[in-house]
Amino acid sequence: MDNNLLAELLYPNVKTLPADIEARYPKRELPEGAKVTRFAPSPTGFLHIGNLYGAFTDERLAHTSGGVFYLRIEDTDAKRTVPNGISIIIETLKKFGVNFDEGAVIDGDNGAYGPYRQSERAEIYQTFAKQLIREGKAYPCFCTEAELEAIRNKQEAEKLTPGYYGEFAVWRDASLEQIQEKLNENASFVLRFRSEGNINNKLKFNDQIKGDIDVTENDVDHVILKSDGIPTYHFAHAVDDHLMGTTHVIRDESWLSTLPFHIQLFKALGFKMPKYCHTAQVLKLDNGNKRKISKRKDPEAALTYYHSQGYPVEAVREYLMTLLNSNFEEWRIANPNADIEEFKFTTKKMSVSGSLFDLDKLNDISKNVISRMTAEEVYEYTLSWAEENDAEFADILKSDKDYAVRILSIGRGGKKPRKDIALWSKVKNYVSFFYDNLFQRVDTIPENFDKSDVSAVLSAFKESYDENAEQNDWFANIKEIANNNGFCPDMKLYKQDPAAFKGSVADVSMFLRVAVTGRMNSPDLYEVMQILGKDRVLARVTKEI
RNA sequence: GGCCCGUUAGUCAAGUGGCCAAGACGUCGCCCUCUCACGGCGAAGGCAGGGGUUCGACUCCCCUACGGGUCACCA
Repeated sequence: MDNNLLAELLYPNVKTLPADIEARYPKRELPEGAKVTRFAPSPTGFLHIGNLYGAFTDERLAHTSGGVFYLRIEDTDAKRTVPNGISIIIETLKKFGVNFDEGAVIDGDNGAYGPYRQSERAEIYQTFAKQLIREGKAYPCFCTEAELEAIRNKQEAEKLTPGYYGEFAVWRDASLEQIQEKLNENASFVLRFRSEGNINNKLKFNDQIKGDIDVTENDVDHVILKSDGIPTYHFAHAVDDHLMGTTHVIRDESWLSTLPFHIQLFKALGFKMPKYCHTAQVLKLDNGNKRKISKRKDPEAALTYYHSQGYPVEAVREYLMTLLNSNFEEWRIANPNADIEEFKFTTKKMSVSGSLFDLDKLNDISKNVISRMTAEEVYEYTLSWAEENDAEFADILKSDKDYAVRILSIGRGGKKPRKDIALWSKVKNYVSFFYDNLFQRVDTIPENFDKSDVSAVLSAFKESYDENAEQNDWFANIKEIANNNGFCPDMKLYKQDPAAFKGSVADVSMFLRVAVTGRMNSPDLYEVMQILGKDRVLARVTKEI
């Protein structure tokens, strides 16, 4: 078989040589140890929590080593491409603090190693593919879909491993005449890699996360160029990561199964292999079983879910960091206000097994993140959430910013800040009683209290309320009201003999709290009243409850 | 089914031959306290099972079980 002739027959229009291409991609000039990583999604416009997990790893690895992090768009499958796919990806990642140094941008490229859209690299792939043909490492296959299916069915019936290999690789040893004949018929073909692997051979491979793993050689002649001349993932991966100088390939562990094939490809092409980091997957519990989180079934798989639920992006980021590097949590406790960039990220601390997504944990982290913010920041974030999701509430917030910020300042700052907001979407409920048009009585005073006692307390308060009193004096007044009405003003005393009183100052406070806020629970009542202002306080105390 | 990966409490996990097996979330209790939240203290709860190797195994080896992934002209 004259392989040079075959190569010309198959791809007559490809005139470039591998060396021409190599010349366009000089070695990167980077400091010792710098890592070059990439995020390489299909432009489906959909980002998954798992994508972000990987993107963080890429980003941290590159940026903590003085390297480069770039975006490559894997749009070799037209079916997976949606109109604004690329910009959605870029915008979403940006929102989560993931920024690229290089690569595809919304309307083009930024960087010297492009093009960064695989759909624009056909000539490059074909050049290398043609070279493989010349070297006898690739051959055309004219099987139709139906023929391949027949092979698969046969293998299934005979309980054989499915795939295009051995006796099933029907075009592997076709003669030039057979090929020529098909070509004359204008039959379409794919280009397959001629595997020399043997499944009885095992080899060791070192993964940066998984450590030493055993792999079995691949004996399947996989497709490297589809009938339209566009490469499959595998081939594009080898060519691109070589040319673009990727040093570390971070990808989901589901790629482990095709690793043997990738090893063959790099070798056949004469490329040095990058290091691989196969990351564990984010799982979810389904009927007692763990499974890969799925974008079809699980709304929480989508990054947009967290955005619309009102999680601060910082909380999602921190949560993912705790999943990525287990010691992040301890670092955060020790450095509550440090920038996340200061954390020393390492693949050595990455989990080898998949972890369940834990909403409780996310909520807790979110509360902590928000508790560290200023009232002003909380206001801004809440407002921007409301503007997208609750226009009425947004208007209320905007109507009096100072008032809103005062409300959000309650218990904020200091050593032990309140932590009662986990989601922007919950702020409305948290602050609602401060606004007359949102105010609702959600709790009432328990039946076991005498109504006349309640109204006596309320009217006594109404008559004695001094808006300008200090907190201590204000509370002294409440104690006095308690005392005058048969309620014990001192909690310790009350606990010694509850039966001797109608109740305690806690109950008296509760009457006031229910009257003023409509609830049994609220932040510090004194501060609440200060913010509400005398008129509103007295109006609510006066109202029948 | 073949191949690959994994298995420390409900969850996330530290742990690299000798520890009463960290810590965090969640749960429960107590304290603080005008309620809630915060904070403090404490409790329950774990090395999948079985064989080895070793003076000694969560740590090393083997087997079993279970879980996950993957077997496309999709990535």
